[in-house]
Amino acid sequence: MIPFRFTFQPGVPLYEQVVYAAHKAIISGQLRPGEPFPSVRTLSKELKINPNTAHRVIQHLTNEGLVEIHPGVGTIVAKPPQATAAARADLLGSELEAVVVEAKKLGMKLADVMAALADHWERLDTPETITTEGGLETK
Amino acid sequence: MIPFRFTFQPGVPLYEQVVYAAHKAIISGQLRPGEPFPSVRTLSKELKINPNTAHRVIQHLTNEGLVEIHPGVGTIVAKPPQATAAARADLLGSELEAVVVEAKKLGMKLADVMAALADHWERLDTPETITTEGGLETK
Amino acid sequence: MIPFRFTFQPGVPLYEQVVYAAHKAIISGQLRPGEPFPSVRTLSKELKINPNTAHRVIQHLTNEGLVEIHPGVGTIVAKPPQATAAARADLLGSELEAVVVEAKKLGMKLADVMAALADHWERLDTPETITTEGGLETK
Amino acid sequence: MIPFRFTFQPGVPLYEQVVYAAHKAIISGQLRPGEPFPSVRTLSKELKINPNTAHRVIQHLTNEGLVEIHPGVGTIVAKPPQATAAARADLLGSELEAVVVEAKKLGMKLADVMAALADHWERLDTPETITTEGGLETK
DNA sequence: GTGGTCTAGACCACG
DNA sequence: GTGGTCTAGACCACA
Repeated sequence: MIPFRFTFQPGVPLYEQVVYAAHKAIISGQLRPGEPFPSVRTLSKELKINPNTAHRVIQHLTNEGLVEIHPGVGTIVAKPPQATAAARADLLGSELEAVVVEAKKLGMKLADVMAALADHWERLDTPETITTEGGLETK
Repeated sequence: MIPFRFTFQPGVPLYEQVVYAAHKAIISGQLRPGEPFPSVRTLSKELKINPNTAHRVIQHLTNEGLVEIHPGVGTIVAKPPQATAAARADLLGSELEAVVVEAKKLGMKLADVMAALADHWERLDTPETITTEGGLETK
Repeated sequence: MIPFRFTFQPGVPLYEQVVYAAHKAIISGQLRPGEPFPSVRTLSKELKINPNTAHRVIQHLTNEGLVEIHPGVGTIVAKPPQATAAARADLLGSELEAVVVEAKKLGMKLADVMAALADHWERLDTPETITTEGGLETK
Repeated sequence: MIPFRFTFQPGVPLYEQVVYAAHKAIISGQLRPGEPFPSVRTLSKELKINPNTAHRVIQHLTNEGLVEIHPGVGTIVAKPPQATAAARADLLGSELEAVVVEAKKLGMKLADVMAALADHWERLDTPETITTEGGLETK
């Protein structure tokens, strides 16, 4: 059995949703560095998606450096390289801005957002609570 | 002159970028509730975008409740409806989760993310600093 | 008509060969920054390859930053961002090493290789001489 | 002990990486013509690779003329056949072209590339500096 | 068994 | 018209 599921969300590319579910599985520790990542064919069967779509998922994860392909053997979860503090803040920038825009649109206060942030932070540390639903904006 | 600009970002639909710029203009106070919102024709000319695209922008903003169409009068910025605390946290959920996933992928600590969040929060209160770049995830 | 051709070379992925031919067309000035890049359907017809394969070519060029996609409009050649001197030497490293290994295997002297290098350098400045054949190692 | 190592590089076939490491060992003088080349069994054990993979390595090296199989005796490093000047430049052509394309993409000048080339040239003369990393393009 | 490539054809979103 | 996604199925290289 593969360590993540997802519930299809129309309007968002299928492969993106799977990529995102894999992200969550990795950062929450359900898939640890060095462990094998589900094969294209396994993903395809378990998630009932076309092998080509499953292949695309693995390609994306490879490009992001989250998994490593060992030709003829399979795919394994990579150990994340440490980014510099500056690079981190930068990469997170656009997503944080989106949160601020949305929060202000809802009339929230900074303290409210921080509380909600802390809440989500802990939720992703305890794999049992991961629902693999939300997280991808529908647009 | 319309109170927001944007610098084209390849790979992201034009209308999305304009909608996002309008969001920022509204939540930062550059466009206040009750004020007229630029017409399709104006948007099209000022931003040098296709009228179809400008039309789609206003449609999206209308659907989100950010502007209201008053037939014969024009389009005006709406007063933001106040949501309940629970509804707010829920609406913001998926975006917050995305931030947490990205931050953990980068090996950041909760305190780091909160500091960056506070930083972005203030930046969107002072319209002069708004650059209208970033904020839309390129993927 | 599209500004580059290629002669199929078995053993090397088709899309890689096209990507490489596009590279050469761009760095030699046959395709200049800001100009439209051939569309998926055009590539597909002119080069007699499947649209999916043509699509993959454009995706690769996008990831490398050589072209930019304007949704609904088309693809254009991007202006190359300047890399730092250190990054340059680094990126070129593995390919230079391969040249050295091959040259030494052939018993060549450094001066010979430099002469050949200068020769190829000029050849890629004069578009008429571009054959779009070699350049991709067959392995 | 065999005179070359390699550090696995994800995405590149194992046998290719070993073949390349052997190339470097030979052209740098760590393995000299006439000396015995490690057997399939030795390669397999020392490098912890599948015997099938080790076999493929030797096959490739044989096809390239870098080693010779003497039945009953074993495999030895061959004397490199001397090619004509014209043939050399031709054989090296595609790899040189790749270097030029990459360098121009990076906005480098011919002098820069030549300096970097000379640097790599010397590095492969002094076996101590050989790291067996890089050199195989990952793509 | 693993992933990688290529073809074929359908449907959708964008401007 | 543009590119993007998804399915379907064939064939190949690697270990």
